[in-house]
Amino acid sequence: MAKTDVLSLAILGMLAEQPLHGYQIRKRLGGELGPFRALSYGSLYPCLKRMLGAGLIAADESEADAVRAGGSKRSRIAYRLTEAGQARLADELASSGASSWDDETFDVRFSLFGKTDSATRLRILEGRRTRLAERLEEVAEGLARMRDRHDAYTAELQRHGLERVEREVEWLDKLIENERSAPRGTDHHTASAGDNN
Amino acid sequence: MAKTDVLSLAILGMLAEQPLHGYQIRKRLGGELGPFRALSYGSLYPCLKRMLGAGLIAADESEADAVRAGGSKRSRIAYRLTEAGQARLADELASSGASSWDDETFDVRFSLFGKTDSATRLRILEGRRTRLAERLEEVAEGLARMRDRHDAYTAELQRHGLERVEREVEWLDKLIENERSAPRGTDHHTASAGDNN
DNA sequence: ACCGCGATGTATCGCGGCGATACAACGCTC
DNA sequence: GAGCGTTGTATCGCCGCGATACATCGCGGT
Repeated sequence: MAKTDVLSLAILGMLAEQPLHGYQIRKRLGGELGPFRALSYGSLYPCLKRMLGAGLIAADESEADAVRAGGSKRSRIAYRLTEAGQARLADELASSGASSWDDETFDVRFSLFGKTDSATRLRILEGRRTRLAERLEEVAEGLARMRDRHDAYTAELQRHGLERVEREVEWLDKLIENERSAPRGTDHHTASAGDNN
Repeated sequence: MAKTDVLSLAILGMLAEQPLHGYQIRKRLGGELGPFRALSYGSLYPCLKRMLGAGLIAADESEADAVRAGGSKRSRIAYRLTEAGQARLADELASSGASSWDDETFDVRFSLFGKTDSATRLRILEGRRTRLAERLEEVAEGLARMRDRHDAYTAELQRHGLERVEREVEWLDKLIENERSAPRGTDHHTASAGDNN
């Protein structure tokens, strides 16, 4: 069973809206997921190649002008989901295993909540919450154990890290609450009015 | 001019206190920097090898029992700083360039503030603050621009990311204030009472 | 007395992400 | 019409990571 990595998932979700060029994929991912999760070409193109090989996406070559004398042709490649790709995306969106709330995965998964049904959303949010709560205890314990045979700055770093995770848990609590009280279904058509860049 | 990567820097700082085995280095780094910045063997040993090659550290082979019949000898390798390593560490600790407040570097750099003089600490904290403030504007701008031709969940993710960065800035402000009002010098001898594990 | 199991300890392999870099053509302004 | 920023595709080397293998030590259980 071929596993879908985070990067592929993000691309899958992105291409579900509309076909895009590699360049556009990169730019959008940089914009939507914030300055976090910037995507380098060194990851993008190999990943697209992998996905092509797996048959998840297809490449529509366009703008292929006649080959000039010894010249090249300004090739632009629009990638779109194949049916296999749509199926894989649907599969992935319906899943709510432990991998859904890993540090690296969660953000991307969350950004696709618009295409995810309410029950799955809730499971993922709760899983993430539990994971962070565990981490919370670990850090708190470690912080208590290091009490004062240690550098003040190191301790402060720990304390701050702890606070960060606490905020994260609060955020999740808010989201969970919200999800419970208003479990609206997957809303399609939320995105992509005619914006091109 | 050989550049010192973050990992090497962390190890340099760690070995400045006392010689350690690879295993111990990993465990400590996992504990001190929190569950963040966990260090895998796949990074550690190659890095140690690089540092050995660069002459920054030396390996003290110990517990080398007589080779039993066809047996191996339970080798344990204690790494310690060479003079070149100490010099490099001092160099690095005195520097306060832009690389000091990068995302990947800052935490490690901060954890070594106990060995850094007050002026340098302040420069780094301010540099970091500026960097985050820039990011703050970028995200805020991006968030405003995506106003409501976009998925609600994606927007929420952005909003939360923004909040996280804001908290980070507040934290830095607090630290800067503190540093300005009480610029105590580098305090040595803060760490390492007889704790062994 | 022995067994097993978890902690200590060193080491490598393949995968994949990243920064840098190269190349090319487009469109805009001065 | 020269320059320059943007769009666009692609690769290379470095290195971090998870998994894995191996070996020994020390402890508690039966």
